[in-house]
Amino acid sequence: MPNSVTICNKAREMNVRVRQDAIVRSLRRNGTSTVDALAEEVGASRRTVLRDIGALRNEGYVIHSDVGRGGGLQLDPQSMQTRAKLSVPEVFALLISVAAMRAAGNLPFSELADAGLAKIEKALPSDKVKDLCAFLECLHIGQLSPLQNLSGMGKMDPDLLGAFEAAFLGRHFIRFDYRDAKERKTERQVEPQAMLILPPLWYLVGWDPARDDFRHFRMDRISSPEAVLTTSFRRRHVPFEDDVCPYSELHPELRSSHSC
Amino acid sequence: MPNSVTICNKAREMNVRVRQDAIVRSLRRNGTSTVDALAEEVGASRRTVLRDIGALRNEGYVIHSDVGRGGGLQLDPQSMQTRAKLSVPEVFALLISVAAMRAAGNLPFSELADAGLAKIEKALPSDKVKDLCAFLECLHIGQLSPLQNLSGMGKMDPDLLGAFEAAFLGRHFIRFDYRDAKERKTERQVEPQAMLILPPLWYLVGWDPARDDFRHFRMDRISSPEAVLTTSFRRRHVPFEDDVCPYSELHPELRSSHSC
DNA sequence: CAAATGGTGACAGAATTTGGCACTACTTCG
DNA sequence: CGAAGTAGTGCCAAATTCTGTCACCATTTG
Repeated sequence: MPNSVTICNKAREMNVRVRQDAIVRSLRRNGTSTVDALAEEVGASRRTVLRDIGALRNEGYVIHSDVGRGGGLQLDPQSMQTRAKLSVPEVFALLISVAAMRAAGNLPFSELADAGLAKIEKALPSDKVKDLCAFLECLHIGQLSPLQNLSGMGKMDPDLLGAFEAAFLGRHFIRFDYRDAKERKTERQVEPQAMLILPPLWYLVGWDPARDDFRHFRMDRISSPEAVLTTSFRRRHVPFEDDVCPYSELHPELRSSHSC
Repeated sequence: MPNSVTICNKAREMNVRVRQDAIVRSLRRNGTSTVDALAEEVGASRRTVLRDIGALRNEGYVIHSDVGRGGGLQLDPQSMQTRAKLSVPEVFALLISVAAMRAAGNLPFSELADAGLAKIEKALPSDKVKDLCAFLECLHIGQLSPLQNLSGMGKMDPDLLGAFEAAFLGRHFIRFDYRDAKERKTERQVEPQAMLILPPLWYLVGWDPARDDFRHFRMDRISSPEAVLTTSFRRRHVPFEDDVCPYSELHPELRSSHSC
């Protein structure tokens, strides 16, 4: 009771966070406002509002102020921010999505999207950032060929991303059922070495120990994926064609935004 | 000084937030840990750590616990979350990016990406959500034709998104320089009515008052865009082809996730 | 100059957080 | 079974932080 109820009450009543949000909303709505007007609106003292303004500025909000008669506070609309809590798989999904679209060549506003993603990355715990880098190293992008069958990509198994993450990062095998172009079904167990995007088709490049060679698997033909613990896993040099390059090379800014 | 210094000190020293982050990091690193070990590590009392654990659970972290000898706390790795502060244009860019990729048909993990976006949307101030809905209403997606020239899309003007947002939401004209297929340059001033994606090409559909008709503009041929105040703006029914449908119709879940 | 406005410093009282203690419930080990 | 180790709860006083009040400064406008 004391834990949960305290927190609930806090959220309902006049929390610091709630008050600051109210200030931001008011500034957004009215365009410009004075400290005293804000104080009355949120039901706090002038001093407290000024303290909150300072805190908001520290958090990155850009609040212009004019002193003197006719002056007031004004929130820069571009500095409006939102706090979102994302799980790690969601971040991975967003990152891969944007990467894939850049690969397909039709990504406008990519600078903004990347800026957003970089912020999300920075908010990740540092160990997860390392994982993310390792994952991006495995992501390779090929050239879009106009001659390809563009409608051929089906739906992927929703469990695939989780299995990938576990397999790539934890150096596990990945086991799955595969349905090839001739509808033959086999069960595979490979070491995942890279992810390859040849728009609009996605492939898993894996080392198949049973066949002692690399194999490409179209992701939409994979079902029931599963990460399997292994001890013998090692990174191998994947022999890509000349027109395929790693995503991290195409867009180095993602890697330079953090330490690894 | 008191404002900024107080806040800085708080961030440096043992804030509630800092302590809870430390707990999460420790659990993540050690895999499993007891309350007492955590208390010693973060320099707080056992009681406080337990309160923090409760708060973290309230925030959505999944923390398993085993009682009895050999028990302890364990953080579910899938529940790791990141707090990112995104500006509104960044959210727009991410949303449009994912929308476009779904349109192109090669979006794996779209459920996860959407879940992430929905969370971001929920964190937006409510007035911005309304704007976002209005914007998505204007976004239309066409069928990908294999016969199209797929390498034709150039780079868009980075100011375009900002001008769009202002124009769509504030019901402004949008003014820009346009370079048509025959390299003729004209200056246009239109009421933006829709955004159309025929992968990989993007178009602005505008009502041109000077010509009293709709016009399509390829976005990569627009330069120096600018929102211009107007009083006569009104929404018009854009006569799309049969194979074009609004994005909000294709993916209604984005709209049902909030109130508007 | 007077009025209006943003901004700072200091301090006492209000509110919240923290620590300590006693206690319960459960599990494992001997 | 009993002892020990563990998560979890309730309560209260102490510590800490937040808030309001007041005095004051700097700048701009009329």
